[in-house]
Amino acid sequence: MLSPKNIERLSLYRRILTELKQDGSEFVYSSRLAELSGGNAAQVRRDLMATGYSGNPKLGYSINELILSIDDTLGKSKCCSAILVGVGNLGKALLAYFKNQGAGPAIKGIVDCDKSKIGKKFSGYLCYSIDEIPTLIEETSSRVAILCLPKNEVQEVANKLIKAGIKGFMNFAPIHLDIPDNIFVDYIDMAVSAEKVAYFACRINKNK
Amino acid sequence: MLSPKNIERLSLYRRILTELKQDGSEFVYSSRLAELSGGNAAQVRRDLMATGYSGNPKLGYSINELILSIDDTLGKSKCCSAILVGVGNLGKALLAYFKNQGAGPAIKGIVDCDKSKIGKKFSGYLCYSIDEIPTLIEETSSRVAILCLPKNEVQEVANKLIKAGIKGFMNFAPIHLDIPDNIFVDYIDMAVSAEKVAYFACRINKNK
DNA sequence: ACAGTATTGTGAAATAAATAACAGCTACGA
DNA sequence: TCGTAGCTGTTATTTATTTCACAATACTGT
Repeated sequence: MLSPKNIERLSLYRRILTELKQDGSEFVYSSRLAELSGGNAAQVRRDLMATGYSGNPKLGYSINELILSIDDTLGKSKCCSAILVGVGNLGKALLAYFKNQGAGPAIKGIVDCDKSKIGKKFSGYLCYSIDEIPTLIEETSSRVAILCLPKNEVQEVANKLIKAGIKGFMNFAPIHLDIPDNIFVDYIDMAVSAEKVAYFACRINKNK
Repeated sequence: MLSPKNIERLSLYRRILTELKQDGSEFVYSSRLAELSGGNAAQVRRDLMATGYSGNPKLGYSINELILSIDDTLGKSKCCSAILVGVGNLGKALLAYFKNQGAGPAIKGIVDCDKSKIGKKFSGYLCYSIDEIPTLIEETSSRVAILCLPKNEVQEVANKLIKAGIKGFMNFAPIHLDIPDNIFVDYIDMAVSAEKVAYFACRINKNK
């Protein structure tokens, strides 16, 4: 029912709300949330509507209550653990990144194909082999996998992960995964992103 | 005229085409490109149309010529250099990532706020201070900046970068930048992305 | 040389997403 | 207590994007 974009924005709003709360605010207007999130006030109201929470026509939204309501909507993601596959440069950076990260799924285990890494610890996590995936996933009850493998290894590993119960991927490898369409994949393609930025940076774009 | 999404897909197609070429193929059909990119054949044809190149109704597209045509369309991004700001875990990982990366803007210099990093080398790049930004940008003729700073430092640094001539950002910091709208920003928010994946992974989504 | 066939290029239709517009509320000040 | 200003909730509109559908096309095999 909610689209990926709705979910993204709700997650974003919650982060902003949490900061506003820390700054001591109690209420916030949709227009302010729009400013802080880079969106439009009408869209903010629409997104928030989807959580079932109603604001006050004079005061705006209660920050506390709104956070709870978004929590409730996204809620199930909290109980959702992740494993990280591929402990190269990027994998290590992501481990550190998500370790200091409150929201979203927590990384519960790491895996690599490289035999030399198996049994070693990274950011406090013991690295397991590909063959141990089913055990690791069962023990951590993970449903999400973060893929930071070289592109020629990803498809095969993804297949194993799906067999072991993974339902969603963040895929940093620059390749499209051929998988059943009840599995969710978010492609994060930094080369493509960089090229896009360069393209628009290198035109004189008067407005927009 | 071309939207960010068009550009993304063109960049993606080019990568796929380059691989097909290495595998020895000479021609490719839109349907095959759609399969490999995770899209739809009509959309592929539409995107390719925008490059001005015409395929052959029986053979499909000449891989060589198509690559050249996409090169030409995205072309200006090649002559576009980038600087990376913030050499933390993520910054270092991205340095390594883009070093082995043919397409898109090449990283030409790095900058950090942390005094202890200035003057040190990372992946072969000497780290400069914030104050040296104008010089660095001029010397490298960079128009793109990759932002891997903590969120409380980003806005200020972004302002300085814009003053020094930067026209496009890849922003990994989880905050919306308040900047003129002739500056392009691509927000890469991994916490939000992770939460989105968790959300969809944790629902039994029959199809889609 | 020509019929057959599978693909391209592209207008039209469908779908999705963002924005605008405004009625209905609710706190607040007089 | 009542009028008012300014916000929310939500419908309507617009805009953007994707998909469909099919005529035009160019190679292949005979």
